[in-house]
Amino acid sequence: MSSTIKDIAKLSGVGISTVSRVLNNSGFASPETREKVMAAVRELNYIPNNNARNLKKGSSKTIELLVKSITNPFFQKMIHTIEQKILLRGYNLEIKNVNYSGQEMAIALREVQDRNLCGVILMGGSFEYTEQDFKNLGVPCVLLTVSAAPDVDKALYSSVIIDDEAESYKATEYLISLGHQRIGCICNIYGAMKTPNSLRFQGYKKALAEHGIEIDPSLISTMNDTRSGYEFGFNMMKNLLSRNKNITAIVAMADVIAVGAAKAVLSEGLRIPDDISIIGFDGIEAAEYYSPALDTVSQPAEQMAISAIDALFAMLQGEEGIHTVFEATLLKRGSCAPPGTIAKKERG
Amino acid sequence: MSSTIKDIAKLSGVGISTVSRVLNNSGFASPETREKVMAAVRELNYIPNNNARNLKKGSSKTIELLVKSITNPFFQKMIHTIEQKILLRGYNLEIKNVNYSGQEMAIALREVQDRNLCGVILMGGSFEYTEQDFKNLGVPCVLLTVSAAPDVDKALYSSVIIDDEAESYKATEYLISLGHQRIGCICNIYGAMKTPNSLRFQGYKKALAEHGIEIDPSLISTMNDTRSGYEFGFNMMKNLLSRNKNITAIVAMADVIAVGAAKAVLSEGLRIPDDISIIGFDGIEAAEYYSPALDTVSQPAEQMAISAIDALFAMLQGEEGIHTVFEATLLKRGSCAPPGTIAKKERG
DNA sequence: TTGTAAGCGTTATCAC
DNA sequence: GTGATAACGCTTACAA
Repeated sequence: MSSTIKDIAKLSGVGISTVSRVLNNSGFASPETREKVMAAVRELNYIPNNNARNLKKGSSKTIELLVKSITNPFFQKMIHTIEQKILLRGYNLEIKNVNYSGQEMAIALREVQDRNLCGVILMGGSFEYTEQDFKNLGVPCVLLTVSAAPDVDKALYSSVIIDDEAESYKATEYLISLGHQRIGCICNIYGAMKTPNSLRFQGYKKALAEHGIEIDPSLISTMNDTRSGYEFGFNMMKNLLSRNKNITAIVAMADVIAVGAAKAVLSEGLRIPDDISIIGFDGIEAAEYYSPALDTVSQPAEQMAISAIDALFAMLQGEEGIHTVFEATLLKRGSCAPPGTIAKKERG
Repeated sequence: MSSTIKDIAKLSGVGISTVSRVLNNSGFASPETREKVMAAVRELNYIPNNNARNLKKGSSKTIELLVKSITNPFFQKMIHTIEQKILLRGYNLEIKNVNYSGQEMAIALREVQDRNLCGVILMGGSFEYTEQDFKNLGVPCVLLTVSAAPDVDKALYSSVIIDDEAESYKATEYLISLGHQRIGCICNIYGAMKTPNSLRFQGYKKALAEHGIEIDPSLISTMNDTRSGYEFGFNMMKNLLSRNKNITAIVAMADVIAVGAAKAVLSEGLRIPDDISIIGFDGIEAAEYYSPALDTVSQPAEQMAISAIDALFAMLQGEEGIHTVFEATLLKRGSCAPPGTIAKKERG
């Protein structure tokens, strides 16, 4: 079907290895030979076979991005930047989706060995990767939005995260500072697994505790599920509202949850922020363009993506893992206000 | 690094080809041999090298999904189904993003030759693929949400689409039936390129013309750009509103545009549908959970994805291309109403 | 039923 | 400067 290096060697009247040298700019070749070869390449529309190349070289110039649920709009914001930066460096990017229930490390390992990947980026997942995971992998690995278990040697991997617990603490504290006491929380956590959301949940509880507000389980809507989404937020909020008539604010552990929750609030005839304040997490467009625009703890997606790529290429050049913790930004767009005040002002 | 077929042959004390046969379930092998081999495989944690396998076989069991802009939320709805169905059949899915400005067919061709793909799915793009494109490709190709140029032999490719022009006609007609006359349109079209959006634009114009409504260029906001999105919708709508005080309805050629436009409308202090009716296209969650929920022409994403996979595997078995046109559903959620009526009722 | 050996398209190590 | 030639890890006749 497609032409091989032999075909173009024959056509250009040179040896097979000369062609290879020209194509890879390795070794020497006279300008004339070079031109003859390139002419043949153009004529036959030759495309090198990467399977053969990778097999021979034992490593490809391909990086794979494993996304733990590609439907997460926040991840999308980073995909574009990641792709751009990788292509810019002459590498190739493949994207692989991993279901919420998928074993990302097992898949990563298989893919690396399968295809001689030269590096891997894991986006999403948990904070539970082990030292053995990275050793098995054998190629540079960058964790994006998550990190490894605390006892893992930091040299073995890179990570780019925000301090989920601290940021969530800040968000909750913001609501407290506005005067809220009955602050609800919608969060999806999976058993005892340490995930960004479970950390955010810790931050929420910590903020309440340190401000002397008792934690009311009836204000907390967690679900033993790693799945997030609009529908999840909507259902959880409906549930919360039916159980608590006096809830005044909600912290949603993701913007998609916040949007779903906002819809639930509005569909009950309540107003945002007049009756209920809402703050989300991540910083996705759907929350920005929502009406009202939703407050959020915005992660610096582009910078995080760039850091991840920088870390990956540093490791590719033999350096040790780099670990970056970014600061998120509390975006106040008007979906949070002191409890009751506006409502009373307008109504009364 | 990782173990090879030789290692496991040695360890299990059998020949190299026996191992291969066991692994591929081809040819015969005695149960004892089989067990010995499998034991060695487990012990060494052997993973076959796909580069070598593909190189040898000349074809992989990998299907690549090329997504023309993976940030489009509508495409996401289909990715999950596509992935599931492909894995179910024992094939592997790779996802590759193509920028708005990228040459998807050129990329597809390179990837196919590069990696011995056994099939390709193109999601998004234009209606301008040529017969030569499919011949060059040499493997089954399914177009999803787009199709090829009209003169291309239908046997060479499969396609799964909706009738964009007719559906857009219906949406526009719906607004007309509600009594609207000043119906605006937000659409991104790229030169003379035939895309889903340009077809929808045709449907809009046709509906107006056939109902005796003159087309007012000042109500149309097109942009010579293939990029879509929330921001695009927002800016175009702002622009439209500043130019037209008497516009009563808008048809947006995508839900992301509709959401952005809705935000623009609301941010001007206007109400939906009281002052402006809005209808979008596609059927994404962000429009469903918007407040108010936005009417839309909903594409049957899951069915379309399933059809695409079915078509692909039919072609893989030597059948000719299959072409399916789905019907979209006009979802009335309340963002469209007769012009002025509600507003007047409430205000007066 | 099993092993030997050729070759898939490349790259890399040599002599020339 | 250039061209044979031996791998890379695997599959698959073909031989045993």
